[in-house]
Amino acid sequence: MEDNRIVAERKAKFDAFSASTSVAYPNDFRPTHTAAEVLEAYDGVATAEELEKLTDTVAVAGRVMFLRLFGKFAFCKLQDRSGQIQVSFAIDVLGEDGFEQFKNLTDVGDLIGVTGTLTRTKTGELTVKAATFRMLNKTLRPLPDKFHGLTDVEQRYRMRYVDLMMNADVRDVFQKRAAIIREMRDFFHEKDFIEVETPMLQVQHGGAAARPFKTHHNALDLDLTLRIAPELYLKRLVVGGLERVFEINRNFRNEGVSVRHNPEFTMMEAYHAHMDYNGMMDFVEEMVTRIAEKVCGGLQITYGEYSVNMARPWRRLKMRDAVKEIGGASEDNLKDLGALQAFAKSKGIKTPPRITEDYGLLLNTVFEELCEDKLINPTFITDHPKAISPLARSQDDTDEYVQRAELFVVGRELSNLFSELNDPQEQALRFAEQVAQAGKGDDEAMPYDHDYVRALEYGLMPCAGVGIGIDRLVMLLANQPSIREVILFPTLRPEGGTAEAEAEHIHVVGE
RNA sequence: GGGUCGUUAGCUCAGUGGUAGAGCAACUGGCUUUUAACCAGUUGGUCGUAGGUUCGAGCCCUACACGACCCA
Repeated sequence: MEDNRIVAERKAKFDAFSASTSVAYPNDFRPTHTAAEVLEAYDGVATAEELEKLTDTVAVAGRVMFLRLFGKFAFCKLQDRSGQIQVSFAIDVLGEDGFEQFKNLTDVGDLIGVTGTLTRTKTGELTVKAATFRMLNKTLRPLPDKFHGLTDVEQRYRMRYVDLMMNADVRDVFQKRAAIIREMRDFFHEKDFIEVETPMLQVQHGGAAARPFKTHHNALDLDLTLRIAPELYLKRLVVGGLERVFEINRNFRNEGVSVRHNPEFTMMEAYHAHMDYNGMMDFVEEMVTRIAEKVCGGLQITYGEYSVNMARPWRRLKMRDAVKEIGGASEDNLKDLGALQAFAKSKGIKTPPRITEDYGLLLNTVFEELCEDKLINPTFITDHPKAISPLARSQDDTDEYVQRAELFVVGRELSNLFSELNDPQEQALRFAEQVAQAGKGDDEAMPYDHDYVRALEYGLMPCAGVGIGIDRLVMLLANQPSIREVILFPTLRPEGGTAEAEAEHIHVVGE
């Protein structure tokens, strides 16, 4: 990989170029237009004659994506952040020396700057007629196949820079991702929220059911975990009087990787005082439909094999009712733990004893097994069992279910929202229950957070909270099948193997 | 964690136990309007890694590495 012949040839070309100039890596060329701006500015000028009469000069810069050399003439395509623009090089414009210099020096993949006037080719393509050109970076590596590009998935993720320069659809996905996050921020600001950042390094993880990463602070000699959720900190802020807060940031969960799971992923969480889970469902509908409309241009979207109607209102279905309507259970099947166990068994659902023996945990598992993947159009599943929701407010009329809703689209969980539990004594009992669950072998159970209970004792304004997985939202709206397609640098094992990478690791002296 | 598939030139890929190939890219020459430009010629290989079977392995076997997909 390091010294193949093509790289060696390019290095030799660079050396020759470097010897011919005082500054091999100049930074004084300033484009006046992006490729897209040139195309837009002269869109209305139809003919080469009209363009050449204008005598306008533009300066553009970018990467040479292809090069077609003739004896005394050449075309190339420059790619910048906005797209591509064609440039022509003619011996009667650049002069014999200038043209020879361009021809001998320039390779596909190089970064160059060009100034010139405009014309159209005989097929009508707007083209910059180069009067001058500058080599901005004489590059050392060749680009992949100009037609097939870079398709190997592993290489695309490892060398995302090459993926981005070669694949316009990949650039589009990340443009969309940025647009989605921008729209979301705008929406929150419009609703009078403030954006905050809470700790990623935590002494005690909490706020979700997941295994954390462990790390260590040397100077403090302190074991820390990377956060699995910001929830408990954000609600402390609501206690402090920041009544509408949101955070868009990374969470880390030490779990398997799959097309829907990356160890680090981006989560939006928001808390809104004086709102319950019904109001929060409205809020999420409004936010997501607005983003979808802006980014997809409409509410009828395509995801893989599915056609999804994102138009409001979205269906709201209690979890028990979903298990009946979609899972085929009768009221009788749900009447008590024994009946539910029999029903689960009849559907071939096997669970560990910890779950089998708890009505709420079992109901949730039955729902996941029988219903989740059937929920294609956006659907809120509501009124979850208390056992799986240790931070949520109970229903006012029953202690068994909580005020919670999960949003499913194309069979996947996209969002989770709650009326927040603000009874400190009840929260203390729920934490104690989590500790008991951990004792029974639930390695995703939350630890007891004494400071959080103390904060609740100061008073959490009645509020609702919501989380939306940004990566999954981008997958949906950009129609991408894998989370790795919407994360610029997904987590991968190191090239050459884990052991080799560790052997090469340089340890800092003096710690 | 289990299963299936993949890893061959810079890139995209063929190669069915018997001399490692093609297209693109690169190099040399030609060409002033190309759109995967074209024409002629040339070059380029640790066949993922390490073992094994065999007279002979890119191909068969074992282990390992990395990845993709499916399952848990």
